[in-house]
Amino acid sequence: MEHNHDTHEACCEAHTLTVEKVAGNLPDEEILYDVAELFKVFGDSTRVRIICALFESEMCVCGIAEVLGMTQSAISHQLRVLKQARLVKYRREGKTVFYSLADAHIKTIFNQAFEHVME
Amino acid sequence: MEHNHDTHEACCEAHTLTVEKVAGNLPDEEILYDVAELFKVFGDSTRVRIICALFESEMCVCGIAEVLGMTQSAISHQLRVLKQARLVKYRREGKTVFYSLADAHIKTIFNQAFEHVME
DNA sequence: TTAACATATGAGCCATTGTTCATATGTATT
DNA sequence: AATACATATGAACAATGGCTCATATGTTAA
Repeated sequence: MEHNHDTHEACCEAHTLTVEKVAGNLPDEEILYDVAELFKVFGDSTRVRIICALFESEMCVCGIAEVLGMTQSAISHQLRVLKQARLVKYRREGKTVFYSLADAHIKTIFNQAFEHVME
Repeated sequence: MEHNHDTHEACCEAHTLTVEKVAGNLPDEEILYDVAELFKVFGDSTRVRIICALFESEMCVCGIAEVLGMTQSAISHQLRVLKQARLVKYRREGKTVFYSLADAHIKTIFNQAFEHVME
């Protein structure tokens, strides 16, 4: 019987069955990548604060900026990221643009995250 | 009546009530930061793949490396990150170290993330 | 149309981060 | 003790990402 792994031999020899089973059951590469991308969007405290603000109420850009104590530009850049991830939606009312959350999963994900953090 | 915000005036004047209400209801700064840190850990496709592999079964470092087709060093570095976030635990068995998931919330969070990605 | 305001966006800067490479630590075997 | 193996870790490098600054776009009112 032959094994031709560059790196390690003995240990992997012993666990070949597990490795093959696990490798076979992994979700598609593309989906795993998208999931990581989604978490990457959540992985910034400014965006987390924006999302939590939007849990309370829809808000205009300058309103969010004021709540977070940041510039309009910084908020707008981050809203762009959230928009591209289809996590927020917006509606225009005159000069003002109101943003709100676009996905029900977000609440569940954040609730679990809060629970983990406060274990 | 006075308002002294550097940036914007008219819009915020109109939405002062909303802004104050939302600002008052935001979770503690520290918790929001920790939540972002948690998502930051999830926000890398290597770590996502490691976590998904561990959903299937506990595994040794070289086993994970083989499943993902990456070096032992890269995996070890990432397991360190997961360990520091208290997301994985490990047990030693001779020369081998087996890693497994340490938190029940992870599964829920990932399930929701998968649902969002595949909407 | 011109002015004022709300928002969006591009360029640039600095900080963070994932990987590689080399090496150290820890464990078992001889 | 010496060797072999599994894992951990530090330094360095390249790439990514968030913020600022300047400016563009879009909308309303005069």
